Amino acid sequence: MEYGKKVTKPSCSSLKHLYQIHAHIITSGFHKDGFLISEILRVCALLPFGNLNYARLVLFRELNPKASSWNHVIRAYSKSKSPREALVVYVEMRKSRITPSELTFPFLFKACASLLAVKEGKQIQVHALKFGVSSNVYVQNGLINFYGSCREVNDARRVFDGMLIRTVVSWNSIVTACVENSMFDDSLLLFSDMRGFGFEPDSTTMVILLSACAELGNLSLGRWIHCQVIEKGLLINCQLGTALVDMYAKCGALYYARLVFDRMIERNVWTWSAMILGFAQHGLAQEALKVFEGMKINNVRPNYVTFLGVLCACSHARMVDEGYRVFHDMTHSYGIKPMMTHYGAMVDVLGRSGKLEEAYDFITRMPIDPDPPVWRTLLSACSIHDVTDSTSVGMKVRKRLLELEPERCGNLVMVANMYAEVGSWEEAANVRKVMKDLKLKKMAGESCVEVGGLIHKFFSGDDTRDCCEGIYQSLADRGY
DNA sequence: GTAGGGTTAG
Repeated sequence: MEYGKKVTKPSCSSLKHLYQIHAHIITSGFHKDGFLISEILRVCALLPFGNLNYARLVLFRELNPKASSWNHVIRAYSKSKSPREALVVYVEMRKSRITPSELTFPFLFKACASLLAVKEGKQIQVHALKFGVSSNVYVQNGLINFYGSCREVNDARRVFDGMLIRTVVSWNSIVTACVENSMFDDSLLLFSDMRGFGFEPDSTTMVILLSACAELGNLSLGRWIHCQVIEKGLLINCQLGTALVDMYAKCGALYYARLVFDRMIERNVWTWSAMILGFAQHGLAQEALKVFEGMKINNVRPNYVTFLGVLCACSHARMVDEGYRVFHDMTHSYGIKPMMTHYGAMVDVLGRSGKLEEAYDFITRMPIDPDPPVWRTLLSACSIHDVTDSTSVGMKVRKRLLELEPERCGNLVMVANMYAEVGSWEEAANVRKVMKDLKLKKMAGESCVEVGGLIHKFFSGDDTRDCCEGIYQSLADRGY
């Protein structure tokens, strides 16, 4: 069972009771009571032990279901694994000439957000207008979330700016839209506007902003938000605690991540995973593995993210056998089907340990087609361990990558380097010329780090900054 | 005489 979350296990008897009650309603002639049917549908569609298919069947067999009956089923589909069904049910609802209510639209927008269905969402926005609920605050919040998820921040902003009544949720939604679309400055401006308008940020606001700090590596801001949390006396619940652990870990402040982690009363699978990944990504493999053990002792079931962290720890610690064992356990003991990223992580485990042939074999035996990042993981291992000659793993990988993405600039650079390494200067120059003719230019990789309130941006290959010498010296002192 | 809605986690 997930830590800190009350989970009602699917129980046959509960569902059986529900069927019995439904049968009773029918036999005693109460099935014409729209409210009763709507309640049956609510329980059946939305509660953990329910049966959405059954709810849908009941709904479609009803002669004249109330709008609330439709809403319950649409809502359940909008958060299910098949959100498209929410739209299908809505179409049926319209065919039955039932007028949607202000409660129908937030669920439809949620479905469109998960589907990234911009066109459909916009059509539904027109419906909301037609049915006179477009100024409802829930409908508008739903619209902001929909546009934000579909990367249409300007539209999200337009909805937000046009709102006459806003709630904290409206502010949180627009801040989320900015953060998710990497508009961090705007998100901070909105945060300050929010308080200017007299809205108290809640723990969700803080979670959103902390995720922005984590992404930016902005430790000062993250700390300041932590102070705000304490100052406001906000309860550090599971989500907020996890966001703090994640922020500190991503900003490299593992000590503070651990401190927050240890003080949390409730931890769920995300909390443990954030801590494991934090240690793993910063090379503290043993710490990461210890936390993983702790997680198991506390009976928290690992999920796919947890295993990414554990595999990452194994690759940093060059623990090949442990890596294989973890990969095997993930599927066979925990029933988690490996995703592309897990295969990539396993390739990294093998590659970093210099087992290039084995990694190559592993990729060729994958049950799904390896994507370019998986090949690139092996390539980066090759750049450390491989000796380039015409039969090397590195050479095979490069050829494969070029077949997969012939127009990717990075691959062309790579091929040019490959020719250069084996001394085929003419061919190397040819590839460079092709790139020049096609006006292809490789974007430099960039990263940023915050020190003393200032954000420093670094571009790959740019050694011209004043501080470079000091950084290289500091790395050399640490044996890199 | 009848209830339900949103945001967050690699």
